[in-house]
Amino acid sequence: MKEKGKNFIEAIIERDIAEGFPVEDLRFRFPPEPNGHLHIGHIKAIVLNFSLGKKYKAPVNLRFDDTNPTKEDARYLDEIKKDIKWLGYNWDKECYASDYFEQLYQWAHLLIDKGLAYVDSQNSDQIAFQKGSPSKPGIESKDRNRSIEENKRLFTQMREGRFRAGTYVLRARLSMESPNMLLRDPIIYRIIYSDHPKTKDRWCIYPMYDWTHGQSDYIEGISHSLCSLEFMPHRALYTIFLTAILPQKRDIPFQREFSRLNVAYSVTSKREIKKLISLGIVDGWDDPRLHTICALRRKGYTPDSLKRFVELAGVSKRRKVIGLELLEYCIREDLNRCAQRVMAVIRPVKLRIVNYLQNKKEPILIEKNPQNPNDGKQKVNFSDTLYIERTDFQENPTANFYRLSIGRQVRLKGAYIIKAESVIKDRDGRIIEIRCIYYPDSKSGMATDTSSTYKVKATIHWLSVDDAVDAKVQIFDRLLLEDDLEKLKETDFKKLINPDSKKVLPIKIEKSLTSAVEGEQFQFLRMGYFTADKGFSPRNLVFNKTATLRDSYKP
RNA sequence: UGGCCCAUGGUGUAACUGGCAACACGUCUGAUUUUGGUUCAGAAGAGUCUAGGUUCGAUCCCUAGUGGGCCAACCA
Repeated sequence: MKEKGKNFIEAIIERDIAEGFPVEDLRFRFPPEPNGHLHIGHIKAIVLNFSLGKKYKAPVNLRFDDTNPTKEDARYLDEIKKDIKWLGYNWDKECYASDYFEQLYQWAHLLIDKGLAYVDSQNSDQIAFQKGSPSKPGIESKDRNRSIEENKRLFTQMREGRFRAGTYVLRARLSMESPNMLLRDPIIYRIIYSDHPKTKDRWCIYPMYDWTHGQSDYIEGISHSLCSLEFMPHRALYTIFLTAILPQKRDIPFQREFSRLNVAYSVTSKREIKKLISLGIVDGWDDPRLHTICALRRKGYTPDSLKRFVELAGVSKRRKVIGLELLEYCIREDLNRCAQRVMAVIRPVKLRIVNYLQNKKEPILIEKNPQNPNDGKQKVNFSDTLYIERTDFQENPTANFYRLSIGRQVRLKGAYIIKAESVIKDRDGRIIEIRCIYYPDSKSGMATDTSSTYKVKATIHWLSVDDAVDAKVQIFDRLLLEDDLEKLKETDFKKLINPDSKKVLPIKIEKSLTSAVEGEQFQFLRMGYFTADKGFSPRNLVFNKTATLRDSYKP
């Protein structure tokens, strides 16, 4: 059978293998910078690398790209590891670019020896100015032809901490005319006096990304270095540096780029997320309106649903935005399979059954999950006074509405068929109680063939008032009004925030739900999937809405 | 005015070394259903950015154009 859906990265690897690359030498890595939490875009890179690892039985390293101590923080290290583990992946080695600082430093000396690097004493503005523009060649630095001896002396002194930050940088001596701006003598070392999470104060010069990544891949024996499209222009540097420092051209890993996952109405830039947090627009990195891994987890997305999403989204080099529907589909698919059904009423209105015995409690059995009959049934008490959804009753029903209304009947899930007779309203005309009668012979599961007699078009869920417990539900909507964050200037930032992105509603839940635990997931019958929020306890009954059910009812 | 990358139904991806476009989501029917859910059956919807070229034949190869993206941080 022809293998379908193979993405272009896999195709490249297959081709390499076919051309003689030993399968056992395959090795991948996921290289996050510890400067924030992982988000949905990273999931793509994680899944891509780890599933390649799984497919070819190749190790996958976790490597922290920790070359900039001013932006990074040790606390993100654990968060990142936690998120990857939560997704269900185990890395082979836990590596740090900082482990290679000494080697990188030695290689830099080698580069100087080869006349391919020099110490520049100009400031950042001068260097930037001299770069020119894509269509205009740059100007060579006055220090470009410094002697090798002097370069080595200065570079050594940089490392020894003899200079203030910003006074010197080490630059690769490549080409000031290259159409690839990155090749116009890129800076590869800068002076930073800032404690590093791992190396503390041992270093005051730090290598730049381009001087670090390829070499790190090489040290770890990575065969295929996968990164997102924006690194494409860096590929030239990746190869140039590696060929410059290595004795022979064998075993050089290579970089391949794929398009990052852009999700509609989603903020994934760490900078923007930090801004949202500092402005108080969201509550933190795990605010369920965000698409960080911790936020998705808190909202109730499962690892399987997320992996499936990435898988369905595919891998390509096109820069496109994928809609939220697919994500929703994936979580519904997963939760439909495993979430227990419970009855909860989000917008309660009282319903009284006038011909049902007062104070009577009648146990009713309801399937925990119709997808898995083996899960068994749960017991709920039926009585004469219930809560139902306000939206399940219409005084003047529209044509396509077939739930409850005066003179009409519906089935109460798992119990009896009722007929609405009248409503009681408050002074403002708002319905406070719906009065019904029930048909004793219509009980769910009864042998009597009453279904045709009563002609019911809908089944609604309910909760006995006496058994209902007050709880809260948090309902989220898209955070952004505008799909394209880039379109708006900073000053307009607040204008693109959806003011109704979060609603907290008081709801009624079954008593049994009070013993749920944080992260436990349910289907509130007919209402959607909900997840017990972090900090959930009998004294803090808060659920997050994970996803809505599909609904073909169009009001 | 430079270089590189991309261009397929509404959306995201497929189509082996060229053989008249497939899958998923979404949409719409119908059946089943004690969730307007699930499941099942089916439908609509693109002639592959444009113009040339090569070829018996092009989504695929070539050229030019158009549109979009990336690159000029002591960020990664």
